[in-house]
Amino acid sequence: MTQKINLTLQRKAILDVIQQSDDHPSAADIIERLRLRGFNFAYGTVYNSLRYLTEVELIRELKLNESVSRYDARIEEHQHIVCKNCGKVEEIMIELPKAWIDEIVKQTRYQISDPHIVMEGMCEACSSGK
Amino acid sequence: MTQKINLTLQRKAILDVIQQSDDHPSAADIIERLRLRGFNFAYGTVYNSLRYLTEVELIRELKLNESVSRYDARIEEHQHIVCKNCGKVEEIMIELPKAWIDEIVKQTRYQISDPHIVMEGMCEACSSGK
DNA sequence: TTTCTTGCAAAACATTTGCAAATCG
DNA sequence: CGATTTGCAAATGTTTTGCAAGAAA
Repeated sequence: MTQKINLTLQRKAILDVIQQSDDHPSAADIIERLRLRGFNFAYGTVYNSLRYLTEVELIRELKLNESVSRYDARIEEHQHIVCKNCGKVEEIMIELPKAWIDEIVKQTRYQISDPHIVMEGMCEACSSGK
Repeated sequence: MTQKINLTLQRKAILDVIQQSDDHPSAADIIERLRLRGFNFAYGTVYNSLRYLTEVELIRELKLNESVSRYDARIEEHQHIVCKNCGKVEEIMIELPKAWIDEIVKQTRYQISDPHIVMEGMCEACSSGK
């Protein structure tokens, strides 16, 4: 079921910002970066667009143990690790052990198509500092 | 550094509710269950207590890709899988592959003391239904 | 015209905070 | 007494929603 993707001016501008960010911007970050580029979209529009872009899978919504959602245009499979202390996020590009996933599927009976994992740890700076 | 744990009436009642729940109640769930037991604590108190109990590690705060925090009194290491569709949460009691964790530590330089993973999938009911 | 999208403001929701009163040691 | 905790209400911050106007098909 291939769907037609309707990229309005607003959606395209928002997608551009996310694709050109190498951190994981929140909605507020995105709005700020849009302003720098001369766009002043309504909050509602930005949130609507983010939901749309997530639905058509051009971006991924990350809930990284914070109160805000962050957005990521990297759609290849990868995971994230968040620092418990300062919140810094790193990408984990290491492939998940297939045997482990299989075991989870067998035990929980959940289907896992695109494994999406958020891991917690303590980043180098924070763990050396204390 | 062992700390003295100060369990006031309110904190104890809240801890009891969480320990006696086998789902993962949110703050609102907890307040509701407290009411059923005849307790009417202020919102602020419940949130303060939850933060305190988390700090002294009697409970764990779970951020399961939702807008609310959930709380879990099982402190043994275990992971969670959330259904993308209906939000149902299951525990994963399968041990994490040590080699994988080691690889992550090596690559990201994050210290991982108590791995805490949130996985996404589609539960049996939701995946058979569509 | 019919449908989808935007802009704006208000609403909703979870959580935090300030402060005075109560409790504990 | 001094420190901590509670209760309450107000504030905060993020996201959603209702609705009218605008754009696209």
